Amino acid sequence: MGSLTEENYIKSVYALSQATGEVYVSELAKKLDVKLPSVNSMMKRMATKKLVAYAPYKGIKLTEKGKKEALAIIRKHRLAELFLVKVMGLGWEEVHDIAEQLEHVNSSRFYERIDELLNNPKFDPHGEPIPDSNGKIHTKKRTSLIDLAEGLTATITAVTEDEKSFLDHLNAKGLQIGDVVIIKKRELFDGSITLQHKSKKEILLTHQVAERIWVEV
Amino acid sequence: MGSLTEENYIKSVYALSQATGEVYVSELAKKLDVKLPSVNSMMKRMATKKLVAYAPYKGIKLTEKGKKEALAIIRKHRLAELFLVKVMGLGWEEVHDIAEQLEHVNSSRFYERIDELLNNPKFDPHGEPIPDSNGKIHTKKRTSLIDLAEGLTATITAVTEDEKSFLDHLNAKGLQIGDVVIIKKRELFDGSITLQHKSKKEILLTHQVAERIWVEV
DNA sequence: ATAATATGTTAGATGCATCTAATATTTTAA
DNA sequence: TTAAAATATTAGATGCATCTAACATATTAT
Repeated sequence: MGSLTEENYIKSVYALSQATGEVYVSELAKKLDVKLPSVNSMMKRMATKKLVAYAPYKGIKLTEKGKKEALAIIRKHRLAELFLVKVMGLGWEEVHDIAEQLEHVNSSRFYERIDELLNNPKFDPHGEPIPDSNGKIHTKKRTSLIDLAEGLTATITAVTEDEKSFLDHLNAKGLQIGDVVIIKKRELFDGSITLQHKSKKEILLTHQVAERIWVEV
Repeated sequence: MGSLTEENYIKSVYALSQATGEVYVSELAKKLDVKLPSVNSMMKRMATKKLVAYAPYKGIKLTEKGKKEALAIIRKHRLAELFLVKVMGLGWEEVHDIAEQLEHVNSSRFYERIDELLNNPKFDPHGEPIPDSNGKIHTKKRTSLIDLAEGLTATITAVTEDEKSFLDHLNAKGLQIGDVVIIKKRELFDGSITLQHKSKKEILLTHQVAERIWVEV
């Protein structure tokens, strides 16, 4: 097991590499709020441990071993967030910092049990997929209604909450899985969204509701 | 906030001082599985931070500040253990190592919520009192039936479980709060205990049941 | 009361993770 | 295409937490 610091480096390299494939020392330094030489010296150490491939003045890439570790940490982070919300009843906005700490807990039993209690969830509440215990991601990120720009057309594929009250709410609005909608207006002020429905009706959804509706464009 | 290492030193000093009041470098070194000079140099550092009072060749004592930190950690440890058992359904024997990690989580919200979910518990499942959020311990350790030697007489004062099935079990055995019992025999093999009841009947309790019954001698 | 034993301290080194200051390389722009 | 700007590396230092080897103080036992 690597140190806490090492785990944070791995996680950041992974996150930054998602966009570009390669990560630069300066990006990492910024993300981790340390100076360039700290990153440089850490990369040397991590390279000898075969966690990253790293050549001077070139970009940083995770090795397979590094990627596996990154995914294990991400799995723990996302399971922890979901657990804090669903089981412990904490607010979505307050769980990130706690999950940042819980992701470093070293106990397969602990996370096995969380996974069980949550019924082997596939996505966290942001639609991000949760890697399985072998570090495999089986599905792509889901897109929520709140991720779409005005004017786009999308099909509703799923919803996060399976609580009756939430489904009742959607029914009352006349929305169902499979419906095709157009994003008419996104309100910057409160994040609410107006949809154009196939039935020609306009439907207003609050941010809170819209973020729980998954779509395909 | 101190480092993880520092927190572990504080906790160990507190635990060792419970018996004797003073702690010796060699005891600490043994408990933490480090060499004497490591303890010595850590004590110097912790003394400058006013966490311990420490004079060369004399014993180590926690300051008020140190005690407060120790109790905060112990509170978190005991709440975590109880949470892992009661809420997450883990076995009592497997939670200690996880709690050793969770006790270092820095989030008052997290522990506030655990405390709520457990209904502000006063004791952990071993009868150890849980300090309150100000680091005050209001009650002494409780004694369980399994802590008593053969021949002792004791009064039953409380039980851990308030599940109906457990209380039914005690009823069926003819035991109630307030009953006076004598420890007749402790079976080393399986930890079961035979009681002499006031009704003259002999009652056999398994270890599992006996450890949940609190007594006063 | 002194020698032997146990316990504790100092000195000096190591690895991790960080920093500042100085230097080198790469990219970009004049 | 060379100078300026941006980015990266090396050198050398610091604090934490640990170690071994050498030395110091207490305790105990003869």
